[in-house]
Amino acid sequence: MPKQTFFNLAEEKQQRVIAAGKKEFAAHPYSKTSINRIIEKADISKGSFYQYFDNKKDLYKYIIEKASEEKMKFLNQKIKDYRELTFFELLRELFVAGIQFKNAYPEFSEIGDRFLAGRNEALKEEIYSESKPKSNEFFVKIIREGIAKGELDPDIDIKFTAYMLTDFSISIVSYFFENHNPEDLEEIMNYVDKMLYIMKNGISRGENNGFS
Amino acid sequence: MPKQTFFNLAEEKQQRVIAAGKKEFAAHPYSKTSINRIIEKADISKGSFYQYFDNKKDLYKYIIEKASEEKMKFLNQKIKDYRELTFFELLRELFVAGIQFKNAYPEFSEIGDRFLAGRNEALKEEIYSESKPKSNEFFVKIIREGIAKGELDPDIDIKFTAYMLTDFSISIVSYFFENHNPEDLEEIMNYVDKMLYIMKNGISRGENNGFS
DNA sequence: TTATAATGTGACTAATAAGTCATATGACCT
DNA sequence: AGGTCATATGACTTATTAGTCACATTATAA
Repeated sequence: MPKQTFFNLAEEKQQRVIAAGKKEFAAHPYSKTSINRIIEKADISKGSFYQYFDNKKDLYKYIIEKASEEKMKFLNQKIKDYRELTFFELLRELFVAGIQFKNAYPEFSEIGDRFLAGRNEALKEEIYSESKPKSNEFFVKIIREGIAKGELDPDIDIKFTAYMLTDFSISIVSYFFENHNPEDLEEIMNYVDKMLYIMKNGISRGENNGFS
Repeated sequence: MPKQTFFNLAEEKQQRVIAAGKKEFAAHPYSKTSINRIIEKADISKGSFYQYFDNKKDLYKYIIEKASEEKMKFLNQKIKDYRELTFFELLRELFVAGIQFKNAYPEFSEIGDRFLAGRNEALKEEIYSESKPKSNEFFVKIIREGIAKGELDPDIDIKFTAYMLTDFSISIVSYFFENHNPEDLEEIMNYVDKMLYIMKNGISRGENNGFS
């Protein structure tokens, strides 16, 4: 957590520091980010930085937290009537919203992706344990409900499927941004539906295709 | 590519350098690896290092190449009668072999995972373009054959499915190593089958379950 | 106005990094 | 023995890093 000193600062100055941090953490892997560059960008002195934060990790954790909050806010906004959707409708909304979030908040999104893709397990554990959400648990919840409602195959392994979906929700967005124009909403929908088709029916040839 | 000087060295000395490099690249993200540590571990001087390699990337690329070769060799050994297997049998073999490779060559495996999970697209592109394989293309090939043989749903998007499987082949191994005992072959098979079940049939409740 | 507290500052230290270079060693050939 | 060439060396340079600290400035309160 930033020190009280930081929160006493004028809003504008806080924003300058956060903006500089966001830019830095979005541009480099964590281990290569530099406090020197951040203070230069934010136009504050080295001494000030250490009066606001314990160290680099302190700022990083704060920004990750903000990114996570922002994404939650965004998703809640996009997916209002969540209880009324079927599992696959909800999944579809989540993927689409994920792509839109990346468009709307590219820096936060990049930071989040870097964090999740990172292999510093100790750091991840530390940050996870201080904030609750874990998209994994969210998927576990909606899968349970999907099974209860009879929409999902009760034979699937819930924890594993949740892991798979978490992984996918990142992977599909990356795939899209690598291979297609992220502005094109129609194309987004097209790909999300392809992905849902596979999640729903699998890839085996069977007589199970054709029902939405 | 290492310089000729390196290949002129006694085999034992080459191995010492490679071993030190493997250890370093397995232990840290690329940007944090240190030539200083490598030469210390390998017990060679700084000057010698630069007589063997242009720079850190030169050694890194060489080691990535070796890891990739080693994995290919391993897979070819494990999966001999590849043409005679059905698509899902082959997929199963690939996942199991992937987990076994991680057990047998933990350092190479770690380096490979770090490389694939890395977000340095320029570096990846550079290394990819110099070696052909790309597991992605392999999946495209076996998916095409699976469709041709009538085993796979011809309506799936081939490129996207290949991307999905590539992603999965990494993800499932990570999941396994995070959550289970990687020595336990029975448990491995159990999880691989769960994953295949989902890939095959999807997660939707339907009348399509129950046939292997 | 004066005293106290909060905030700001950047030169400095101690590590560490990548890369260079003049010099040294030793093997092989004439 | 003398000469040539590949290999080996580590001190040195330049750049960058995280973090500290004595001091300066500004704001608040008495």
